[in-house]
Amino acid sequence: MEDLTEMLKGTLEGCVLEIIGGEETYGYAITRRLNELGFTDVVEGTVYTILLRLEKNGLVHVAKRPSGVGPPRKFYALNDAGRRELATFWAKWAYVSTRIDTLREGGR
Amino acid sequence: MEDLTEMLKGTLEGCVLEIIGGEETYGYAITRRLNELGFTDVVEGTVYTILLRLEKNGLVHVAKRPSGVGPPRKFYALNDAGRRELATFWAKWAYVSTRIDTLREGGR
DNA sequence: TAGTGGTACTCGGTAGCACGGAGTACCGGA
DNA sequence: TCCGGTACTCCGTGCTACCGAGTACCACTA
Repeated sequence: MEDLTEMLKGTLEGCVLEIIGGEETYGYAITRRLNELGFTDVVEGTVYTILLRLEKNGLVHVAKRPSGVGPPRKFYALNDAGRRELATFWAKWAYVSTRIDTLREGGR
Repeated sequence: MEDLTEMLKGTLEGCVLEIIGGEETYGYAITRRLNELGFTDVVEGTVYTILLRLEKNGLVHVAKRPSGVGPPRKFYALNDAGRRELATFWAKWAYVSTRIDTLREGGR
């Protein structure tokens, strides 16, 4: 599936929040996870910009730890604000996706 | 539901395509339809920019007709390219929405 | 020991999209 | 004659994903 970038606007950040919410993890691993999930074209640069934004907006807790197989990793975990943001993301997603499915089925 | 604008990026255009695909219609009516559907904050300016883009990209056929209750209306209908675009939109939507639902359910 | 490849993060710039606001214009009714 | 509803246009803004180049750590190997 090619060129999903416009459709991912506004949802990719939520996906990253969800992944971080599941377990404390770092940028490179998040990128791999998204690629496995089917978002094959998401590259590291994109994920890092999202992570820096989350950090700037105070939604995550950050801890730098040595890796053993490369440069140190920055591990991200959700804080309370991040969990709230994740909840509103899923609420918005449910709202939007149900309306769009309604539209596809010709409903009103 | 407030501030869905980021999540609508890339999908709102598809919604407009779907509405036009259902029946020949015009900008003001499309806005009302979207508002009824639940996208209450979508305003006319947004819909008109999408319609001009569709026209510029050669996805629609346009016909101006007098209204009787106001200025003349520009009626939009999908052409073959528009129908193809609509089909790829739904394919992308199915792809993205299923992956995101998978993510929410903690799947891999 | 120099080189390669995988891991890991940073930064500056770009393009696309939804949105806001101001402006224009047509029409009917108070 | 003004007001409100209908209907479209245009210009600028902010947010987002993306791209590319750069830096740097580590293990393995020729």
